[in-house]
Amino acid sequence: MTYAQVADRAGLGRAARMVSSALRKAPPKMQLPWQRVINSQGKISFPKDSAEYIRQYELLCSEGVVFIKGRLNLNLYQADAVIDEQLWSGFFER
DNA sequence: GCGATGACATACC
DNA sequence: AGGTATGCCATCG
Repeated sequence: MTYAQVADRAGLGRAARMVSSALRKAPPKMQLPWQRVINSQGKISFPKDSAEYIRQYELLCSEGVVFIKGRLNLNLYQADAVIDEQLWSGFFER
């Protein structure tokens, strides 16, 4: 999900930034699937050169998420995505 | 109290 | 497509 979607689902309205803020201070004990939250552009919200970026990228890849030029297909992977032939065909084209 | 700062989003150009 | 501008709002110093 995107930060905005999580914020909305959590009843935070448009406070997408609060989601990232929360993830940052969340105790590791919570075992949150933080890597599954990305920005609305379908890109990882960390500087491309940061260690955190690599970390999240690796985690998602290990979960079967495919990145095309540093970006993933939101329509394909969002929590409520409906996987149909239309989406997949579009995915394979690019 | 107040301005600066984000793991953001959207609108324009 | 990619860069800039603006809105956003809890945290921080």
